[in-house]
Amino acid sequence: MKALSKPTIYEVARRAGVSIATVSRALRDSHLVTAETRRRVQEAAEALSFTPSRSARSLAEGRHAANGIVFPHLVGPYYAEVLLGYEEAAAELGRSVLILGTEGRPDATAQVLDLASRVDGMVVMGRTVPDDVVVELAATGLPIVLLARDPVDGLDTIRSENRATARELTAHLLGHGHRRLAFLGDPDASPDVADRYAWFSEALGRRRPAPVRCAFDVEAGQRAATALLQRRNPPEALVCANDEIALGAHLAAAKAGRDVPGDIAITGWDDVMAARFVGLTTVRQPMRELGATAARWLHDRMSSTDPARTPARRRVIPTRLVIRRSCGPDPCEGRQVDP
Amino acid sequence: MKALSKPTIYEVARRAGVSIATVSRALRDSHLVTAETRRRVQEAAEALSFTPSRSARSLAEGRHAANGIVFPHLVGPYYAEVLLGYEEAAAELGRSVLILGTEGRPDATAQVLDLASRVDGMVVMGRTVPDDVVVELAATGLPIVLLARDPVDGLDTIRSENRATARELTAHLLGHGHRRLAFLGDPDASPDVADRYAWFSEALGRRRPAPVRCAFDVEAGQRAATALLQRRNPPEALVCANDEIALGAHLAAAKAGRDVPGDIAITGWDDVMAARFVGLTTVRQPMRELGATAARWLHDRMSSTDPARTPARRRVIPTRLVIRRSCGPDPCEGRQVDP
DNA sequence: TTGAAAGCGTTACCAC
DNA sequence: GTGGTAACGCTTTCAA
Repeated sequence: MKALSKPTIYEVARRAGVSIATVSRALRDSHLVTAETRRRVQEAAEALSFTPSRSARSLAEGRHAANGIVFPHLVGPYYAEVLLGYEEAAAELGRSVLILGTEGRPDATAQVLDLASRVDGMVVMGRTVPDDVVVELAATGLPIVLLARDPVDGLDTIRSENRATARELTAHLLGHGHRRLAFLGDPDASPDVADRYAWFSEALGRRRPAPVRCAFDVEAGQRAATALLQRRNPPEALVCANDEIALGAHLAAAKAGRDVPGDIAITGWDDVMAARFVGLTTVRQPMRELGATAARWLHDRMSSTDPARTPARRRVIPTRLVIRRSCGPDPCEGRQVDP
Repeated sequence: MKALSKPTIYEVARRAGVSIATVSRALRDSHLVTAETRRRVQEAAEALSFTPSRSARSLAEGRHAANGIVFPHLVGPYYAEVLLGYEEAAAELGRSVLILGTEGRPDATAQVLDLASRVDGMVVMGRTVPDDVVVELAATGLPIVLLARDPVDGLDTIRSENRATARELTAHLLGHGHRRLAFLGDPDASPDVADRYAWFSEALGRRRPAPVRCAFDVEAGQRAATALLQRRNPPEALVCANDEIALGAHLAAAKAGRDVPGDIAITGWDDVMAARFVGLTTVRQPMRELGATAARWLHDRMSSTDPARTPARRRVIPTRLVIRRSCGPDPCEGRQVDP
């Protein structure tokens, strides 16, 4: 009724007729207590519905038992999926998860610093904070894992494979006879996109078109594609940096009366749910796995006796080209991959 | 180089030639310090790159400056969007966000209790933990906001409107001449779905079909729909509890050679991105807004002098029926709502 | 305006 | 095994 102020370990101790040291031990069953004593303590704790103060505990132990993750934004399925994989794996390892989105936050660095003071380690994704912030944090001794982001000396990095699939994708389009290819999306917006564009244009050889920069949502993709389609000599294929842009391009094509893939081929990246229903050729990324791996690596570093001395790991998670009907009239390589 | 153990307020104090009390004050610019003193302190703090220990601070202040949110799972766009709205609003209010997914966690209650010890307030969504856990927590004095979940005495609740749109949706289908309607999804899985089914069957009048229970993903929807379509007398319309099920139903119809909406009408709920591209009639929920509102209400409660004495608030956030082509040959009411 | 010192609620070391 | 008691690093009276 009036139990508004939480009971402390002292109340429990008094009620059980032991010292606070014993209560502490009994409750975290270090086996240094009699079964009988433990029973009494547990009973008392139960009766008072005692819960140890997390901050006192953290202060005394010098750790938080929590992980952080920093991502640009949560819009679109990509980051949500990564986050899901991360949270699941982290929880399994007994760690709480703090999240921080930096999109549109002028004080991103300050927020990341604050986050750092609340966790025992964190994952930093793509375009969120500059490298020097990461480096400074790492110098503190805070375990950090980089995700979908350019490597930094001494830090673990997990990325998804972009080169092979970008080449494969480009080759596939060229194989369909498409010659004028355009790339939609902003390579400066994320390291992944920079990669995709780089390998795409490398695969294209001499004629490297400048990227058609646009934001990563359906509307932006639609606008960009609309503009392209109005040119005198429109591209024959739109290679979009993510599925949302590609979906926007589909909309633009439909509105312009162009057939996909008859008049124009379109490809995306990520394989979000909608891609399957639109028949969009895209690249499947194991987003859950990215997140889960990050959580496990972080855990490894945090439990390692001397984190700084463990050599940095790098992992490139393989992706897969998913051919559907949007890329060409005749899916010659690979089959429809609807299921 | 060797700054592995973080500097404390004592180091800063010594370096600045003041007491720790002054450092504390200067750093949180309580105006009780000379400009000159503050400068010296800030300089020292900067030089040592001092960051106050979060746990010590929390212990001393008796608060965490953090919010929690408990959701079932993150798969599918629904919860991710809610989370996004929540995180954005919370960050704006200067609070960190801890997340906890309970899906498939046998010890959900224990985890929620742990979460509770790390935050100053939390949002509890749908089917995560039983009411008595919530009640017990609330009795502690912990501010709680319920989201997409049945109300509990004395607690703020935010839900999205289901009745009006369920009726409207059902009426619309009936208006198209459909008579045998089936409901796909499990009303026991979430309070929202329970509502949707209840109002759907109420709108149907005497002939209330039992729900066709299935999980909330594409595959489950496809299986369930496939089974229905194989009946001698298959339904004329499938009212699906969410868009993923409806998308699965689309797949099933296609595979069975049935035309949508010619042979069978299909509707969903949530208006996920794919819905728009499939032309799925559905109900749009303001998921971001749900999350943002929850964050703000929680903040209100936490900053209120006497949280317990403020009367509980209830809000039902309006939703909107989005008519597309999957529900009937002739969208008579409303127009295509593609944009 | 500043400093000394008393908490905040644990954990963990050191005696007994 | 158990109890006393230093930490842990900060905030916040209370005096000066």
